[in-house]
Amino acid sequence: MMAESESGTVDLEIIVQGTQEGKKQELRLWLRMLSTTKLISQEIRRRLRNEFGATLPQFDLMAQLYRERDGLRLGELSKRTMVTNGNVTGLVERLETDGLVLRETPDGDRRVTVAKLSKKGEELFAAMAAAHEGWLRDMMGDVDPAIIAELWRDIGGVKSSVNNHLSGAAFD
Amino acid sequence: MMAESESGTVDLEIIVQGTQEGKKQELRLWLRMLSTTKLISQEIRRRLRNEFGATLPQFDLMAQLYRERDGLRLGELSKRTMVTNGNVTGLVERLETDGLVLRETPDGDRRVTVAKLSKKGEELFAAMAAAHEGWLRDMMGDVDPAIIAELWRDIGGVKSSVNNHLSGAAFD
DNA sequence: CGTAAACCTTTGACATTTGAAATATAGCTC
DNA sequence: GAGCTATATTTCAAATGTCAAAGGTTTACG
Repeated sequence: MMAESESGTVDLEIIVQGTQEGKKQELRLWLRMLSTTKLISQEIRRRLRNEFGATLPQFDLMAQLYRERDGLRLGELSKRTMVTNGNVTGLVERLETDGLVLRETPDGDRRVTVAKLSKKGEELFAAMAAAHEGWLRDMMGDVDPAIIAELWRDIGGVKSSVNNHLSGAAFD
Repeated sequence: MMAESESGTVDLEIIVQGTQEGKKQELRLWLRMLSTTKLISQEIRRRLRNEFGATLPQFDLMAQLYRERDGLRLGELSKRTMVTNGNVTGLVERLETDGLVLRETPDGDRRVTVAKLSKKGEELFAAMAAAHEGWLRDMMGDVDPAIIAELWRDIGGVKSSVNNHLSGAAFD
């Protein structure tokens, strides 16, 4: 065990704990990922609310629609936001009430509902997105860019591993 | 049967990014952290429900109480689980109804409510915790232990940075 | 002592979330 | 076309989540 790391330097604390409770490394990492993600989410939620009167799920949903100006079917929205179908229904409903999103049913298939941003929705999202990006740069301001890139790669590895070990049906 | 109502396991970032060089590293990292965390959370939630009939928030709350056998005040529980006070009230209420948690008010300060695990709660949590740890080891099974340790450290750095740039107030 | 400030929890309104069942439509097969 | 199956969305109940305001309880101070 204890494979060689490319960076070569391993923290003493890690080695010590590795001998006694190395099997809890994954749990420890998970707890830290979870708390960090919660922390950032809450900060973003707070700022979205204070500065734009929007919620985080609404922002996430609008982000997808902003990238697909022709709109998206609700099922597709559900997959991209990792939110259940039933949830998407309600989110789009409220966004439509606020005049940010439009719904329409294409002629070809009447089962389908396509959601797209309204003019007002596009304008609001553009402003939110710019601010959002700035908040993240600010929050991660103390982290070395090289570390950020490294984290991005390595978390990608974690994600792949998880995808390969799902109990439910896995894609891709 | 097998009603299909899942949100499906589809990638969220491939859609959202376009290999910007340099400028949006933080945003890119954030999106990957978020989608990975969501993925793992959903898997854990699914297994907790299938194998133990419990929810993830309940598991999180019980985890805190398991570490403090004398119990915790609701406000302290709120901080540790990163959940609002009002939410903790309801969670503890439901857990008490299920006989997993006990509530009591200390003599010294009648403003306070202390929650602690019941015998039944301790036993259930012990079983869940063991399984939970195994799930994580399994899900991260393809990741080099050195990378796991490295991620733990570097995400700690991200967390510190975020904590230093909060608009409101929060701690580690 | 009395009152204001601080503290802890609960409550209430509302949004989000899940999981399952219900609707509705489309496509296929015979 | 009748019947079956697959697809797409909605609906429903219950739980979780936020935030703000309201309730009690201490504590501090004049």
